Amino acid sequence: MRVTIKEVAIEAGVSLSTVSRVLHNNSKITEETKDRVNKAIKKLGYHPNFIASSLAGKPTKTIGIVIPNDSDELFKNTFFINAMRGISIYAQKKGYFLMYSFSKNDEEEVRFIEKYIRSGWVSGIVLLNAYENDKCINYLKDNDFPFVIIGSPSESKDINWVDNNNYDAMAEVVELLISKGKKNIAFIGGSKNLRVTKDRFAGYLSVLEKNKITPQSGLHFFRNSFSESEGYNCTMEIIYSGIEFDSIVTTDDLYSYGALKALEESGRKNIMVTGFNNTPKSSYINPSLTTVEINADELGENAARLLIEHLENKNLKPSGVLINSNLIERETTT
Amino acid sequence: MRVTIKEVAIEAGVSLSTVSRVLHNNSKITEETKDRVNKAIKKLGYHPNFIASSLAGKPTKTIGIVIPNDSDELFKNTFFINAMRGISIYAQKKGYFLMYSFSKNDEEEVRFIEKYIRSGWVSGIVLLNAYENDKCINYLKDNDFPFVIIGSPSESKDINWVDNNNYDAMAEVVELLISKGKKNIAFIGGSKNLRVTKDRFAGYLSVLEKNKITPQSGLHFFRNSFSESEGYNCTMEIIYSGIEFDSIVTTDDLYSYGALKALEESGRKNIMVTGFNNTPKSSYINPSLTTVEINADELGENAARLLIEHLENKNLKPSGVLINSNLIERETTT
DNA sequence: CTGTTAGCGCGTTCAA
DNA sequence: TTGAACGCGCTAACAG
Repeated sequence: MRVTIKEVAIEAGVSLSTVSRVLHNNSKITEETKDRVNKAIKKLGYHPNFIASSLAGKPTKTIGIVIPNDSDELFKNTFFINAMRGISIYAQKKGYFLMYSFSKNDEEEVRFIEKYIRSGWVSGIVLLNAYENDKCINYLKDNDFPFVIIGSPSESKDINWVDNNNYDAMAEVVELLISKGKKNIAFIGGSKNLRVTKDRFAGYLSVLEKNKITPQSGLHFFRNSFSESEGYNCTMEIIYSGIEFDSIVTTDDLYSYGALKALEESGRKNIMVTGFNNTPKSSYINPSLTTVEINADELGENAARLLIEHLENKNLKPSGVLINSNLIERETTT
Repeated sequence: MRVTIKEVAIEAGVSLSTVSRVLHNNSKITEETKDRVNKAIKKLGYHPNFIASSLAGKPTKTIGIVIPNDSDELFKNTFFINAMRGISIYAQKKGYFLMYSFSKNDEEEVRFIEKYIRSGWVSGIVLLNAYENDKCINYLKDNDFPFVIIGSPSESKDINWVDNNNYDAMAEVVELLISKGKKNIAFIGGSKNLRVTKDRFAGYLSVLEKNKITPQSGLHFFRNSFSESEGYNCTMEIIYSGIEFDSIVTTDDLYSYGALKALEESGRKNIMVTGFNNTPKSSYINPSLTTVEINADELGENAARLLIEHLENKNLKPSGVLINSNLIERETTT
């Protein structure tokens, strides 16, 4: 049987509550009795039982992480494991436990959240959503349960979120191209409904404007899925259209791989290409791809920070955090 | 406030214990009262409180996963995230919760295990060890706490483990080379103290023997660290030694990358090379690398199965499970 | 400053 | 077959 607070009390010759007080250094206690209690704790090797502590009203100090089981995303990059590690770095420092669950789809995702909440285990939740998932957010808001989302919520007010600074990141990419003398820059992105696409496109436009370059809608592509073939098709479209272009930025490395393929097949030279996400492949291909590194670690760490801060200070207002990413220059922009 | 068992009891007009019995369909209960209770549960939207349930003596149905924060390993492949997903697939099916923690080093690893056990949260632990970590194993055994290890424990008896079938995997690789007419096959592996190295080397030897090929110790290399440069150095050594060789097998893709580099620099042609672990780079390089895919998902799933089976049946004997891997043939063996 | 006491929500005796 | 009562280990009033 494990050592309980009671045995410590007896050993130290004090009452249960005194021991509890020493444990939480709540009210003032004589140094002397505090010493006696601490000695007893050491001697008996006492460790508090979190379960009992939680039952008695203390927060569980446990955070649940909900991961979408989108295999594509999962295999292609190390985003999730890095985000999870980021979360763990902050949470463990603060003495929090972490729970996780993979969910096959939206529905299951909500079910797990429900289970986390209902069971009483967790006191806060981190949503690790690649895209939007309003079902989860709504459920959490309806239940007034503390949570933070990594990614771009469609409605960012009244919720805690952490996201990349997509606007600035794309602006930096475009500025690089312009500094290299490029002017006719094509843009290939995901669905315009995604906030991440909107933000990156806005960053793109802002730099064009700053440099007095008129955006040409014929060079703008928004696709509903992320794939090499979409990138290939878009690039071919540009080429066939005859619109002049000297470079291509995309919101995902996958598009860029397709674009590079199209450029090679059609014999187009000197077209600079950039990607996004720094997928493993980007550094191995030839030419290697200039892309943007998402700081998943930092995203996770800040998500944990935000959540825990709100857990420990209930009347904090929800807030959002933008994390900067790193532009990685490689051969496709030389 | 959440709905408690008490409110259900009142609603159904029965006692607390009756509700509890219905929940666990323990002893016999009249269909009629069972119905009444179930209706009350539905009506009130009752969900059991796991915390209270655990305090009262039920198992927590929670598994702790300890992940080494070896950044090298973490970044280079998707092993961990896949193993974690594998674990989740089985555990979630069985209604278990999962906790995880990253640890910087052995010492911290033991500390987390200690915390998991002492806090009372978890009822079993999965060790996700890249290599051996006897400290953790010893601690767990000393405390007689249920656990399973993914990887190769140095002492496999009396503990639950899940590992790749390294012997067979390497045998398959060597057989492939022999089927391609290769005879003088070099072996580059990690430390001979590692069981994984021993097993793979044994698989290698077995096939040579089967094919009446005399192993040449001049072609066998065991290095203490996994890196491209080690692979490069070993290969150069072979070349300088003048010993005839027509192919190289390694126990890690990293060695193979170094080997390929050495072969190219020294202008050696027609040397087949194979790796291990199917790192992302292996499919992108030119020529692409023939390697062995570790089924991390399956490792995780079986680890969870083993642990949960032992959790639910205390007098089960510890056992080990070997998971088969897949040989991926690519250009370096054509 | 410290002890006493009453729960937290549930499982499990022991009687009935 | 069901109910009453106690306890799991701890926290938080309320006294003193």
